[in-house]
Amino acid sequence: MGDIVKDKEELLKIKEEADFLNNYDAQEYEKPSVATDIVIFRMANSRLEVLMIRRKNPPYKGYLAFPGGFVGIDESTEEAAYRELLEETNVKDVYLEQLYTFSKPDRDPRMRIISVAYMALVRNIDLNEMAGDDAADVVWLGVNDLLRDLENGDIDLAFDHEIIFKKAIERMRGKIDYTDIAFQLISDEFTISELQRVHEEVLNKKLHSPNFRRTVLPMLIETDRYDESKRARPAKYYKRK
Amino acid sequence: MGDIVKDKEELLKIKEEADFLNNYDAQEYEKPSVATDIVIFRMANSRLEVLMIRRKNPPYKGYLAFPGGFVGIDESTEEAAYRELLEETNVKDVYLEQLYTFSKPDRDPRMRIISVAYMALVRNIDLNEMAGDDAADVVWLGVNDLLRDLENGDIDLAFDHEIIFKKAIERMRGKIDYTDIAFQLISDEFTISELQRVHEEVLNKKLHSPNFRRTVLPMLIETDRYDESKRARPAKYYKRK
DNA sequence: GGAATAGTGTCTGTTAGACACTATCTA
DNA sequence: TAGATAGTGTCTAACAGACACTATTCC
Repeated sequence: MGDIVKDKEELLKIKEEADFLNNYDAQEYEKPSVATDIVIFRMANSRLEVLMIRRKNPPYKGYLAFPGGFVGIDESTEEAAYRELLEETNVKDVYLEQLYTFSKPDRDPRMRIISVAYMALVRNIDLNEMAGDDAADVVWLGVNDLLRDLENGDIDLAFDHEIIFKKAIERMRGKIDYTDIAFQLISDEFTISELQRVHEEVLNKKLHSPNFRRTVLPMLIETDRYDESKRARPAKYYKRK
Repeated sequence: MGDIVKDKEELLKIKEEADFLNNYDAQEYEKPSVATDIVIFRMANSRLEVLMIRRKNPPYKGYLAFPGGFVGIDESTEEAAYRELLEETNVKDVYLEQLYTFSKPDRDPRMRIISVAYMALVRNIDLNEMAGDDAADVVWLGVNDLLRDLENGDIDLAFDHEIIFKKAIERMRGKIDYTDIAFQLISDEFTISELQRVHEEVLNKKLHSPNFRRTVLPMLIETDRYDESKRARPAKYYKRK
């Protein structure tokens, strides 16, 4: 750790190389392509789900991959991700967050592609059947099922998408306690149990409801509506403060 | 929030555009250039400092910028950042962390450049005069001085580098309490006051030393060495556990 | 001794986890 | 009535901030 480069020859070589790259006219040299991949989450079927696409062509034909596409010359990566999201889910105004940029030269066997990965959180209620009905290859997977299958080696994802997925999960788990991302996955009005389900799915563990209630209550406002599913005592609906 | 696209015409147009971008042969179309910018921190002169370069050429001639360079066609962005770091500081085996990718089409007035920003933490003891002595345009700025000047509008950085800097600060502040980044800025053996200075500089606030001591002590091992600066009671040197 | 920095011990208010209990609905 | 989910109250252990105090050095 912290070794100083002592070999002057080596250093000079490095410097020359660097100066060359810094001063060249970038237009003249070969460039990597830039794409985005997007990890889209929703809450549905009382679990956290992620959208994936079964690939119809090589490479990784038949494997699952996150939706993605190239970044146009006049758009930001955010715009490209947003475009992709609109195409797959048909939903606007969703939570979109940059995750990480993946750049290993051999990550795509076809050519050099640098991918800027994003994560999106959509409300299931905003999704309709239009999205994906021309694409039988679109799948919503249970996040914790997928995590288990990856852990057991029962499934492989295309490209480096397993690493992208792990980054997304890590980000979700890291932020759910002290940001408002949980609210991005449910309706404007919700019961505390619904909110708790989101946390439980993200963290993949059961929470004690009295304690959960106590910690989230300061961020909520009561409504005068009650749940009407008629299964047991009706839960009150709340809104974000 | 959460509006569903109702205009079918609009949707079709979006789909066509997306399919086009997804299916084209990327090699045939114009691509953005990809570069890295790197925010290098050190502890020196009992403050946290950041390395910047005074630009000798337009655009932003005379402005301060972070060192950076293009990503080669056969290297990852990490490798490019590492190369840049080696060129500027002459130090190997440092802490290097990806920050964020900046991609607004007009962020560089010359051409379309997407920048993958990195943050590096180096030990001042590993730096020698060789780095930068052919470059009078290399400056080590006090981080909190720079933050103040930016806040007051007394200084402008080149390109979008103010945003890059803010990202780096945010990351440092967010991680210093629960990761080991503070140790990356000081020697293997250090006094608790030294460690405390790092925290104080990153957070830009004074900490109470008895409480600080208590919280870091479980992560440390005593050595049998003492500080010899002869200013007051000698402090014990510690190592990371 | 006084100034300066290192280091110890203690009090207090906040918070998270565990858990016992009550409330209100369906069937 | 039992079963299920909603919701309340309380105990405790861990922890962070504040602070009073002691220890060791230089001048």
